[in-house]
Amino acid sequence: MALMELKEAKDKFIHTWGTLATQWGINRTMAQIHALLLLSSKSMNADEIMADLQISRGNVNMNLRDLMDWKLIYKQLLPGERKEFFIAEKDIWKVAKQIAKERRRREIGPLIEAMEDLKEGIQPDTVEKEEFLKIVNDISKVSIFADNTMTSLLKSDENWLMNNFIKVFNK
Amino acid sequence: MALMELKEAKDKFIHTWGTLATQWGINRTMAQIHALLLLSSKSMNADEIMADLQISRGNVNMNLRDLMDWKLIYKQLLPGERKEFFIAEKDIWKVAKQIAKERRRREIGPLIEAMEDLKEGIQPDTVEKEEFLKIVNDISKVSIFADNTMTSLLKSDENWLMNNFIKVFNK
DNA sequence: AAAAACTTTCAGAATATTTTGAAAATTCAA
DNA sequence: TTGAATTTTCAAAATATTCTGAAAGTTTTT
Repeated sequence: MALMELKEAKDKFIHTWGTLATQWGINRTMAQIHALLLLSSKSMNADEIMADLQISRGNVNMNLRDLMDWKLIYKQLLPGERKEFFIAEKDIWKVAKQIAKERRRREIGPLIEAMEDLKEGIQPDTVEKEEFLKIVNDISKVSIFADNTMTSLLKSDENWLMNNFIKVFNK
Repeated sequence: MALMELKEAKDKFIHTWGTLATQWGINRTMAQIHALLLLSSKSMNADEIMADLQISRGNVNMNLRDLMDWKLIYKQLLPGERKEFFIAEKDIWKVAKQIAKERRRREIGPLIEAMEDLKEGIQPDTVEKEEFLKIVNDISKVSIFADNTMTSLLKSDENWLMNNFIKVFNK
């Protein structure tokens, strides 16, 4: 890519972030608002975001709330201001942890629950049922493994893998 | 959940797999066909799948091809049969590895590329540009870390984490 | 207490994704 | 070859998701 001006690069960042997010099952506007706030040194209010991204007030409001649920942005009440301002978590490592945590909760949790439900509902009293339960059990094990792996990766900064990473990251 | 008959449990499995898949950004029908084949001891052809899930031929065809791209199912040519039959990979650990691999490729790869592009386009000749590049660089580092972590988890069965798991899994 | 400033909600509109099914393309047996 | 069997394609229809904007709700100021 050729040299760009900052404004152009920021727009490209916001646009790219939005496009990639849809690939991850995340709403495009939510990702764009997040990108905008990530790049903004000051906190922003709803009107500023509306103007910047050219989207409606309702859309901004709902996605700001979702971003707060994900703990990727925080509300900031400025003295002397009626409006609510929002600021993004700038520590990218925290952002990544937060996203991974949320996705683990949304994607792996329900899978584990569903397999448990199925296990409980079936008695292994025929060969066919045993075969079915084998699959359910295997999925159950893999998903619990994935869940544990995520948790141990995220939980402890003493983790060897993470330390290894942090060394590189803090250079 | 109360006790269920096998048919009921299989239907629930297929339905659940489809619903969860949409949460993971995977097409519902693709997931249901996958679930159906996972639970089937015999390989199935397009007509059988159409009848079973009550979906159109075009839909079955396109999702079978996607599932083959993901390497979650294989085409099986039976002697004396004109029709193509499909069978799912039954080793759930392989299935999980395959899914993780594909998602890594789709979700992390483009992110790394996009950040590299942005880095190249901007010269750090002002404070604002330096701040921008800091964020891009941090995201770049985190995504490369995630990519490496995935790769090392998946690549080697000599990996301590995986061995640890396999011991439990093979019990 | 009333009004102004601001936030939230949500029904309908707009957009995006998935599905259908018939036509076109391909494969294979005779 | 021909034609029957099967697979693939793709435009249009159906469905699902996201967005808008005005009305309703809330908070703060006067």
